[in-house]
Amino acid sequence: MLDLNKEQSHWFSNQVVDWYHLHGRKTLPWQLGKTPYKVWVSEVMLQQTQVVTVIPYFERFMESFPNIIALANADEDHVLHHWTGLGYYARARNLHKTAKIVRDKYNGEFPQTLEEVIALPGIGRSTAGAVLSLSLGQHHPILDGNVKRVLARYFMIEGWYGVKKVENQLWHLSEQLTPKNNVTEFNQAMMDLGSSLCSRSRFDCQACPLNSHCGAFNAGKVKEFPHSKPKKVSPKKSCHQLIIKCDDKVLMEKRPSSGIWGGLFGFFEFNERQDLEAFLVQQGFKVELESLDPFVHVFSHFELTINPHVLNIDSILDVVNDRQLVWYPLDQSVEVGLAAPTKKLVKQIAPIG
DNA sequence: AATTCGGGGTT
DNA sequence: AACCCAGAATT
Repeated sequence: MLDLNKEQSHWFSNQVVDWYHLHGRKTLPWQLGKTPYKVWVSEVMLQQTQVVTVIPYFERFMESFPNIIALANADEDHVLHHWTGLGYYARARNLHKTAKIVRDKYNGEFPQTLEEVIALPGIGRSTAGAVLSLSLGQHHPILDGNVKRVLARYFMIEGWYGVKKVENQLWHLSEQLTPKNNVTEFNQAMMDLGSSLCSRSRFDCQACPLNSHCGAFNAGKVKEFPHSKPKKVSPKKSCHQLIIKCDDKVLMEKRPSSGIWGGLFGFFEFNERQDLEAFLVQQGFKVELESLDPFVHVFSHFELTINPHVLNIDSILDVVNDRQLVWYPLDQSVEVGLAAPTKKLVKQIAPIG
């Protein structure tokens, strides 16, 4: 493990904090009237998601759920509705779970020790440190993608940080560098640095307050750090989706909370077309399908080809199913969560206008 | 320790 | 088309 002396770490944190006062971000929506609730919601939305994408979601979310009690008392489907298109839907389910825990166990007050915060669903060490340091000034290190990149370059850390040993090294560095004073500014500045001057490809080392001691910069190897994830071919999968349509409504079911698109509403899904047809027969429908063009939906870890099939029926009938069903009107939004491809199909089927 | 969770933006 | 992004939970 790389141990730093006090002089080194003081210089580093002073440079970063000074830079923050000149160039750091101070007026993001979750930085105005800062509370643990706002910072927590923003941190969760920002997990694996960029700031510009999050901003409109955050503002809509705060409008509907202005405080943690309002969030705790909301329906899960209503929460997921606000997450539609944001991805990683487990984040929304965990957010809702945590709100209920805070309401019931902590009397509506967000807990203020690192251990208690980490124990909440959807909050790991970095998010817990961020919430407590950014909203309350507590002395905790963080380690998000931005901080990892800055540190990996500055110290020329070898290896991909998906590997535990590399991640532990980075945590150790972040612990040593995080100052006792001005921790809020320091942590915010590290993220701002990472997303601006020290971004993955558009870095600007000339403007960086750390360039004089940055290993990668001085070795002319900025582009090589951090080492990227070893790439592998993503597996291809396919499925068939059944869109039962009656007038201007389509039938959807709530998906199980575990697995892909957990808790969202979607069309009936089958691995094979045969399975879909067997379902129709079992339900007493004729197999008269209008098959739409297949399309590919890309995930981070596999590619899914979706084969959509429309079944037009005359009157709304009960379909045997264990799950919660909804007749979704094509011409208006319903307050449930939809996955991106589901939303796309709704738009495609809806009458133009 | 490795895998599983998405979708939008950038290059 | 490939890569990246304010990670955490699960196995």
